[in-house]
Amino acid sequence: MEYNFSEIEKKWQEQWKRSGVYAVSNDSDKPKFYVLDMFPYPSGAGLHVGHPLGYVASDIYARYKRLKGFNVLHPMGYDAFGLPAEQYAIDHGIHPAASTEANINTFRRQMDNIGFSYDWSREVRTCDPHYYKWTQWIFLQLFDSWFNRKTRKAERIGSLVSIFENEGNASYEVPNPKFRVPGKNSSGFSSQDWKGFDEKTRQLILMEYRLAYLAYTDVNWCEALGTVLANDEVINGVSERGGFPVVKKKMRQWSLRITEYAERLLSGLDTIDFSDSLKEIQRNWIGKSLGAEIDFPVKSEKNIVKSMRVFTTRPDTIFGVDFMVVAPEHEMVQDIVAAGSKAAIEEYLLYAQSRSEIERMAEVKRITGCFTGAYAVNPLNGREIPIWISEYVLAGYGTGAIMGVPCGDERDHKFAKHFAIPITNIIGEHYNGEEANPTKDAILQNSDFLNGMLMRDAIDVVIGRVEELGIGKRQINYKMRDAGWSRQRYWGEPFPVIYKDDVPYPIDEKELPLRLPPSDDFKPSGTGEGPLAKVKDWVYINESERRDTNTMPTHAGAAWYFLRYADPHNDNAFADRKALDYWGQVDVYIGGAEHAVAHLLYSRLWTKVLFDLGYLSFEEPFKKLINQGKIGGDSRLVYRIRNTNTFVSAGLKNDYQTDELHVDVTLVNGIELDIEGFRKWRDEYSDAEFIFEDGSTTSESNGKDGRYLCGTRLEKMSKRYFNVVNPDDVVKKYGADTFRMYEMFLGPIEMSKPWDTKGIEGVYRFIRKFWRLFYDEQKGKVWNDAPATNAELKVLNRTIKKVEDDVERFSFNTAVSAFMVCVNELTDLNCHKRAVLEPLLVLLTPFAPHLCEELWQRLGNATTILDQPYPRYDPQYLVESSKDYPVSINGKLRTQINMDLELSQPEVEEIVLSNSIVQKWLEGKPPKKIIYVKNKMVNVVV
RNA sequence: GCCCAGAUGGCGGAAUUGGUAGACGCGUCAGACUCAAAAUCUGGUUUCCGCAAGGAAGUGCAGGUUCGAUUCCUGUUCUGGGCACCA
Repeated sequence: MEYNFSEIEKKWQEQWKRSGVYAVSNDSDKPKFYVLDMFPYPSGAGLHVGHPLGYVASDIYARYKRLKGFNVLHPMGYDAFGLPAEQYAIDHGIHPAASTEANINTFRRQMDNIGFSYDWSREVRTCDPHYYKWTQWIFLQLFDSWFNRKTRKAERIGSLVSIFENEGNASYEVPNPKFRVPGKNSSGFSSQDWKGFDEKTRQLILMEYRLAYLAYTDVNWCEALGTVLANDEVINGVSERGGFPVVKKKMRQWSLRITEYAERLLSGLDTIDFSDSLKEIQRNWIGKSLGAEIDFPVKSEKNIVKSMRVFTTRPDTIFGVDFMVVAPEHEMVQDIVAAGSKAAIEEYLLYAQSRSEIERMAEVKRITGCFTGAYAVNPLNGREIPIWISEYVLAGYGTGAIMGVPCGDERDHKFAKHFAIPITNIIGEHYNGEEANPTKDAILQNSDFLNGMLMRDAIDVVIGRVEELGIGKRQINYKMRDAGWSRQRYWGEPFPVIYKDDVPYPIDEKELPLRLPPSDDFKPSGTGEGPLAKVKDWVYINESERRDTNTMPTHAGAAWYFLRYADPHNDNAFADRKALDYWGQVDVYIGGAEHAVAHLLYSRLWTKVLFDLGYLSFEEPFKKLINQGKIGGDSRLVYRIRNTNTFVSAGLKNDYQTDELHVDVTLVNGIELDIEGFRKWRDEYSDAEFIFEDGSTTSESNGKDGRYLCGTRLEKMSKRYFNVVNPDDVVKKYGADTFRMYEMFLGPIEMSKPWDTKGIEGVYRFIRKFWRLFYDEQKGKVWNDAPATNAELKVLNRTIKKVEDDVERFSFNTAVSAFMVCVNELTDLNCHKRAVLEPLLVLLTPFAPHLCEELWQRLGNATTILDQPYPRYDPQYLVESSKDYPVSINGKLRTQINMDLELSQPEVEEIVLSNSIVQKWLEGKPPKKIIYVKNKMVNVVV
């Protein structure tokens, strides 16, 4: 009876589909468990073997938890809006809806091949109007909310309106002012003022507070893609997708006020189980810095500006300030420029404007700047210092102005050296005159009342003094910016608003979803408007009302999909509250680290806002996150002698001048090239000649086979390197169960590793060896009902414990190893007993579900194995550790040494001695002192 | 430049709390079966010395703590990832 995986797997996949065994109920007495994969973007290329790595891991864990008696939610869906489908449409004229649908079908077929236990009845697609109805709805909740800094949570905009009506905005400052109230030179207004404002002014003011808001902002404009990109979609000044240049451009864009949540996003990290490196990435992105804002009085010719405010994290260095630098875009620049410096400043401003993002990034170390002719006064010692402008100060961070302390800050130091500004030393010998020293551990000198104080202690002293004098305050800044939320794209969620008199108003909830209008013209307009601008009868509702021509970024649909799975078909709410409360947080979330910043932060933000508004009972979406590593490609290379069609084996390639070419990995067995396959691969190679590793050649070998060896290289799995391994092929050759186990066996789930097809044979052998515990090729059925021996029970129980421990800590590779050890040992013991095999089947089910179902049925069980209780191990079979130390039990040395050691502590059962100690003992030097630890281990002092 | 993670046989990787380093698998070598090959099975496989029993060295490098260190500490090199004028 042979192991016929294709028959078995087909049978059970059909059976599972027919009976719907993986559908899960929202109503159960069992405890819940929520295991989630990051849903895929259904790209045209289909899955390669790297994609299912996380899916296999989550499937094993979900199945394991199910055996453990949990009601497990394990859904899957598609992140189906997005750029590539639209780009594909532009290039090939196929509508994104059609190509997305086709891609989804491919993905689904590939996933079904692998035997996942998803509850497909809960599938979501972000491009489905029934789904994006609620994406739009949540967007409107953000639009209708503001962040109350006093309660530190989102509240309805209505509550802000009543505050304005009663007391103006005196105690609720504008979070990030972009707009000035008419007739006011500060943003403050009274309740009287508010009542006097017209509708449009009121709306503009409220816009300054809304969590989803419109703003004229510098955006990353990518001409080639015809769209705006988020900061995380721009890498080194070019677009992440396509590598096109990106420039700054002012546009009216939707933004999410994520900066208001910076502190909660930061502190929330302490409550969730993400890897340290991932938390670190998020912390860096949020970029919290503690410091102070300090006003410096200004002396300028025009005398318009009374003072300028700087932000510093090092107020302790205030007596080391030698100059001030403001950003070229700083709004006060024109007001302080002296007549004599005007021309030079104008020239510098033009230069700064002309600099593209790429240039600035590429020339980070270049020092530029221009003196304004104005002076600032150090508020603590009255010293006059020059005010410069320079592009190294950013308008968007802090106050857009800094105090220059050359002896303590590297950039300030270079600036001072470059422009020959005299440097004040406040840290004595810690400053060598050559480079700045940013230490906080020096004793201050030349620093007035701070002299003799440790710098890190002086920080608070200066902040205290500044606050006392009313010229500044303690301040926290964040690097993180608000998230740009508009894309000039077709294939995304339309914004559910209508503009009247240029003010956006939410459309009525009853009119949701605002459907994407059909269109066949996806090319960007090039003007900054989205392709939707061309659907004129959709955009212009009437003379005074129009729609937004942008769509939301892909992140929108992905920012809340994990909530939808709780209740995916609900048309009256994004999900029923009872279902949301039942399923709660995602217990385990598995996905790639490439989503560390954007997706995870937006998901956390949306969850927090929905929590604040009372729609959820938890504010962190993901309790635990596992980042699966990438599977790299293991490329194969051949070496063609230049200008010939002769290929030389890898070992001899240095004897010739060769060109290195990638060869399809399917044409290579290990590193040995299939010569005939290669010749057939491409016409140009049909008459290729070869020089083999032993120096013989195709022409002289006369059918005697020399070996042509390929070079190897680890790189990204990609079509252009011909190193893509399709899971379908692997499943076809070895079966889904082998594929699943091998993916896990490759190494730790978090680690990136190359795919090595050769190694799968080992797992395949294991699976067949496991099968042979039940069936013999000649004898047929070999399993029996004899009682198990102690030795067999020991093997079984050790395996139960080991696998359970390993799965709990997501160490699937060692769990697979444990199975291999177990099967090897049972084979050695010639054990085919039901009493051992049955529990083992249950144990193996999460890893190899098809095989285990089949054998379970063949053992005569009428029920499915999927809901069997997970076997419990009996500790009595584990007493003797699997490690055999040169050890003693019950106080007697169990070595061959003829020597007695009566232990004085009778409760000690086991002592552990290192080899060297035993050796010394043998040489007649017994231990002097014995240290008892945990009643078990004994440390010995020789 | 700054931050984070890592470095173990020919290869992927084990070693869970400081306790026999190299589990498990690949590869390879030898053997069995076979006319032969494939498949399968058995045994060996860190390095060096030795016929063997056995001995010595050994977890990137240099130190340290400890009876004992892949594991903890200090310094250093390299690799991978993140951030990059954020004051």
